[in-house]
Amino acid sequence: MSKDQINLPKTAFSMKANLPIREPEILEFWKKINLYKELRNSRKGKEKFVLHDGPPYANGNIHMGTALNKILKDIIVKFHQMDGKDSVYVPGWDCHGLPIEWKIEEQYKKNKKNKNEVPIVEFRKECRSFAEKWIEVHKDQFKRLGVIGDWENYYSTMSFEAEAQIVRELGKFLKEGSLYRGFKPVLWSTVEKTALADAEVEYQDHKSDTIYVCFPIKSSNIKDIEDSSIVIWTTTPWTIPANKALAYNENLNYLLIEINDDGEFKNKKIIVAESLLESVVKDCEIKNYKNLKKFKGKEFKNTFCNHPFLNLGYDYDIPMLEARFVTTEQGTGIVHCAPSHGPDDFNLCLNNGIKAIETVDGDGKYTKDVSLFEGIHIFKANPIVIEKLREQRKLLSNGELVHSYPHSWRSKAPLVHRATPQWFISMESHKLRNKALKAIDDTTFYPSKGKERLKSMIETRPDWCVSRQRVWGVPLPIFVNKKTKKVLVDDEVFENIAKIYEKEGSDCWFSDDKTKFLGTKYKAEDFEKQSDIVEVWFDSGSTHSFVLEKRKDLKWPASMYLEGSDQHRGWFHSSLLESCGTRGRAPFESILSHGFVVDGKGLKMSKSLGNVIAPEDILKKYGADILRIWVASSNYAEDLRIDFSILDQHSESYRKIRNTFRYLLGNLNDNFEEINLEKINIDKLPELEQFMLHKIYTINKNFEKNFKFYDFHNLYKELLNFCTVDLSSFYFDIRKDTLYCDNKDSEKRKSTLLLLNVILESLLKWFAPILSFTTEEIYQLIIKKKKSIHLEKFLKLPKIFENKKLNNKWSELIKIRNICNISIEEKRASKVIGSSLEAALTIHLDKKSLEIVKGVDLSELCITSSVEIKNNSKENVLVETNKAKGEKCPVCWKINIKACERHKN
RNA sequence: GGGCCGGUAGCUCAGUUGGUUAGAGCACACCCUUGAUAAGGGUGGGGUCGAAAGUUCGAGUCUUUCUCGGCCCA
Repeated sequence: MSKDQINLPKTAFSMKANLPIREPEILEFWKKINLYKELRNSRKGKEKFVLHDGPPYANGNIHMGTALNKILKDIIVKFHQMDGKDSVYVPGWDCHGLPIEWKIEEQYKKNKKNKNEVPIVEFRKECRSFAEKWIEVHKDQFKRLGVIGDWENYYSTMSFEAEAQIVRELGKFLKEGSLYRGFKPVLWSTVEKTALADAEVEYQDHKSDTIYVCFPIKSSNIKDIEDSSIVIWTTTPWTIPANKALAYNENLNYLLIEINDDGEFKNKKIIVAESLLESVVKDCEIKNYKNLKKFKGKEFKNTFCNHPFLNLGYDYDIPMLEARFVTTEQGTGIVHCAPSHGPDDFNLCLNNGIKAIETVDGDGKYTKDVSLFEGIHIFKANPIVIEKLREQRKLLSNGELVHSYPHSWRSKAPLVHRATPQWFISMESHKLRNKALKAIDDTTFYPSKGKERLKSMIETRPDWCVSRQRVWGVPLPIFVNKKTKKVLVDDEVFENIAKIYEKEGSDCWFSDDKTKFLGTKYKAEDFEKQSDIVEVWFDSGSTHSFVLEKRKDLKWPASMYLEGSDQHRGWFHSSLLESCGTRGRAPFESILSHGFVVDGKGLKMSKSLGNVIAPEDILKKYGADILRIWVASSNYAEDLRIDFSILDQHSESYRKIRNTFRYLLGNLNDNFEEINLEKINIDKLPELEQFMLHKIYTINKNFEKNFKFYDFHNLYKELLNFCTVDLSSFYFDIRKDTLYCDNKDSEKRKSTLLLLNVILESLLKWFAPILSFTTEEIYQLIIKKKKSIHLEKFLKLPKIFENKKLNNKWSELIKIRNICNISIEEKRASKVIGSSLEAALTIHLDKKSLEIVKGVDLSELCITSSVEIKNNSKENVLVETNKAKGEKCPVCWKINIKACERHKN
């Protein structure tokens, strides 16, 4: 009988979310209504927010890092959209480059096909279709995460427009003169026959041959050392034939010693750094020796040595050069320099007029410029070098050393430094470094520490090597005059090439005649066409030019670039340099960088540790909204931990949020009514409702502040706390009585419903950018028009909601309520009462508290059957709990001596 | 090996210019409720703030060293 008299909640919104099933249905809905197009239409002409997508590499399934990145981007894009802006998101892919080339080569190897027999154009077509395949896979995986963007009109670095624009961009550097041809040692893989990008290098332990070598002194200002030898130590014996100099540090002390051991080196005089003498003596097993002289490094000035292979035809002077990079960590304190095989060596020699030459070819074999060794592979040369040194009595000692050494990330083969002709963009010639540093200052970084990180890299980086000796990429649009060796710089030619690429792509560079590109202005036979391609960082560094600038729906510069913190050296870096070089400023207004996904213990995910979690696993088990909560609640400024126990906790929070919505919907019977907030007659509302409006206002203010600083983990936390603390355990608990047991025409009940409507709308909109699927599910339930929650705008809450005085009062009341709860709990523990409605409270209050409590129904606040207030000046609040006496009203379950006032019948 | 960043309850996070007994939510334990019910409410336990030393009347907060982890570089 009593059930008919009360208004129990009723809703179609199920308690169980079933996200893995329901989310794909919502994706279908978004597709059906063409949500992305609707989003654009809804904000036509509004201020644009453009988050320019850093292109992931179109290769392999997405991992947690990619998922984090895309979700974070999507959350931000949605926030700005709901903030009223035209928040455009165009996803893109990075397509050229070694990893894809390598995949195709692997396939060739499997099928016993020889790459060299396949025409380049055909090979490139296979690379292209490989990338196309993965773009489609990625697309579906990203969409499944709830990421909304222009998936139909994505950009890619291999599109014809992109390839054309990359040519134009390079043309700008060529024209300016900052792109130059250099001859430099670069890290080279003799297996892949290519120079490697920084990102393609990994360090692994490697066993090297070590040698102590004597360089006889030819002439010196220090007369005492003229009949002695400089000793060097190296882990790359094969570079000895390329030696051109020796380096010392002028601040070190050096010793001249005489070996007294019997044997071939008896009475030989050698020179090493003082602080390294002990280790040299030990390594070379020198038992007896005599110190002859000690002197400062700076005295080495103008000393020349002979090459250890002097008698084998290496008849040239080896100067001793001062260098800061010489340290006493290892070796002898004097460093052997082969300008073709080390960046330090190269720079030092260059500054002293010694040029690098091509000593080793692409396969790793010595060239004709290295006598005695021509045609020998450098990885087979060590024993020969060692043998010849021994023959020449220049080998003091040799051994082996396991140390960290650069390897190719693909083939795992050890790399070498090899001087090759390369194309560089100068950091200095046109003040690129200065421009970039200035641009960093003009950029906002989230978190702010990113600024210093990028800055310190730009400050110290060398010139940018933009050429690669590969085929899957944009060909360098460079012609060199055969006679003058000058680079052809002509806008007409660049534009001609670009136009051709726009029509048919860049494959033709490798197949078609030079005339096609040069036009009629030049004689094709006068020029040599370069066969290098542009390194991929230049591709992706140019996306701003062929995406942001070219598309009418976007803007340049972008509002934001958002990537993992490793991209300070990657995309942030290359985009900054490219744009500063061509346009004088950064292509972004702000940079947001996030940390890396690590496991629950903070360790990085790796197959060997077995702690890898794939996004797919999470989607199957929890759903995208749980993953999105994980993103929103984690502090992206640091590394982000994830494991199944962490996700379990977030899905508990999700249930709390879901049930908060369910309570709202249930009591509204799924009949949401949009309230005109400006027209609420606040004074007519009960104080509790006024207090809740104040709460909503405050939460919203913090929400706006947190959004402004992209501080999502605090934003989410406050929303979650609002659901649990303010709503579930406070407001909802108290108002159940009114909602269930009041008459439908009761003013108090109507006020409560008004609040429920306001709360529902607020929560829906606050959560929409994060819980994209769940908020849509609710929105579809309560809004009959077939529109999406994501087309909505955030609420503007009227200032009159704010009531600090009332807030102070109710904060005090909540304190009293908490004290009452402790008292009630005591009686519950001793089994005097069960539910709080069985309690009758007597609350003793001092004068100040009495004032606060005036006019407030404390039994309603504490959800008890009665409260008696007594004046007690000793303690400010003292609560006594007794079992309530009387009859339990069958409707509202309150216990009263008299009949229930509300439910007399 | 070098540079940068970080380590606060089991988990996710707060913690203002150094100032009482370091907070919140979740999780956990116990209890209540059975009209939000594979829900809801109440109470409670839990931290030498990565370690050590130093500066200070006073350090989670400042300094140094160490340690663990991450990114970048060699």
